[in-house]
Amino acid sequence: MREQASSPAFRRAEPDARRLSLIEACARVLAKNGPTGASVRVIALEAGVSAGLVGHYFGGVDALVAATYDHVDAQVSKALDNAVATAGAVPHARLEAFVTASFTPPIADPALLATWIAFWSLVTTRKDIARQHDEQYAAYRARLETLLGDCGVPKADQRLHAIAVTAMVDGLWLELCLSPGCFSGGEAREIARRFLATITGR
Amino acid sequence: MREQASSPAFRRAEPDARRLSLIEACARVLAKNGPTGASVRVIALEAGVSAGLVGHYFGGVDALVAATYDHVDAQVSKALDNAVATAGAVPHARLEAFVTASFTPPIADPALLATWIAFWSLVTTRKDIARQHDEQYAAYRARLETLLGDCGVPKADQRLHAIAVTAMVDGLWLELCLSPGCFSGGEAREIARRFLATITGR
DNA sequence: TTGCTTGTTGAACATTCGTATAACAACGCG
DNA sequence: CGCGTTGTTATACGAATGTTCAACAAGCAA
Repeated sequence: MREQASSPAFRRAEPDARRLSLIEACARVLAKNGPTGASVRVIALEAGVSAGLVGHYFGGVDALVAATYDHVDAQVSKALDNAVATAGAVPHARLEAFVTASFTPPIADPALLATWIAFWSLVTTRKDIARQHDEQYAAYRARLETLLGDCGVPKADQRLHAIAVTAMVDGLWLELCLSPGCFSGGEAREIARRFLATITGR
Repeated sequence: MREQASSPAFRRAEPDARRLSLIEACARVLAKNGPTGASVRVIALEAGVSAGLVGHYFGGVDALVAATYDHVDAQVSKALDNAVATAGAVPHARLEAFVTASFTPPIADPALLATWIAFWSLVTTRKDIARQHDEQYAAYRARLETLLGDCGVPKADQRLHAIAVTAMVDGLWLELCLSPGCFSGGEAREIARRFLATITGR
């Protein structure tokens, strides 16, 4: 009765693949247990690896959370790009698609909010994470400014209008995720559409 | 050499007063260390009492955080009331004061955001806290609907407009606290004023 | 097959966590 | 003044935390 020679105790993975699986596990744990329950061991268990690997690839939970935020943010950006591309060539339709996509799955998802909250909770404490937040939000606003410009919004007005639209989207998205029963994604889209109309002059 | 008879090792306090001091200590610790660093011991140390008292008056950190949110939310409501009262009797001025007060101290304060984030992080996990969140946000929107009605907004439009204004205020306030360098409180007020103008028809 | 590289494990470490509980002492009351 | 109530402390406890590191083994190269 010998051990099966073809049942390795663990699999080696490419560094990037392992990193990704840990990031995805972190996102799942954050969504399920909240920031408090996202410990190194629980995340590692969720990923099916030992706890030491988190320290090996990241070096701390904070760095893993930051990487998770970065990854999820990239996914959101991709979804927004798809929405814009699907909208066609008319500038107003592209802008509207970019904005209203935030209120449709997979972006309007309480599970995503958990990652955002965990990340926000680190902004005040850690300076490098505050910088990361500034950069990623600046990138979002920059894309919005371009879309606004394509709709004829004067250069001088783009910055403040981009800030306004971003705030509106964030506020609606936040509340939509925190208490889904208060209003619907469709109502959020309607609100956003009306607001965009007042900016682009219909 | 005897001990001074007039130096008690600790003071007894009225239950409500002790509760309040723990709540305020909790808010300070949340602002300083973030949700992760807000343990029973640290909060008790900040309040100048022993750790056991937190369990005695609340029963868990979660309940203390919920109580802290409730207390801070009440303070914010009071500040908003003051702003409205100071604005006089003209409905449009009252509405504008209510909205723009969120971008002025003491409401626009990163320290407050820490309490909000800690509370949000519990909404997904705990049902009773989700209910508390729904109630307090509903109260905010209800006040807004009244102010909108006083400005001539038709009853049928009040709900959606209140949701929109709330989202705009939350988004601006959130970003203002997260990265204060991106835009100023004055710019936030300007954005809010313009948005209110489009709703109330100038 | 043999050897080497290195991703991976598992255990040990010192802290810190939340909670429960017995002993203490402040303060009002008689 | 002494007594009793009870707010408060201090301690102890088990569980869970982050981190470290030596030993192991998977998979590639020769």
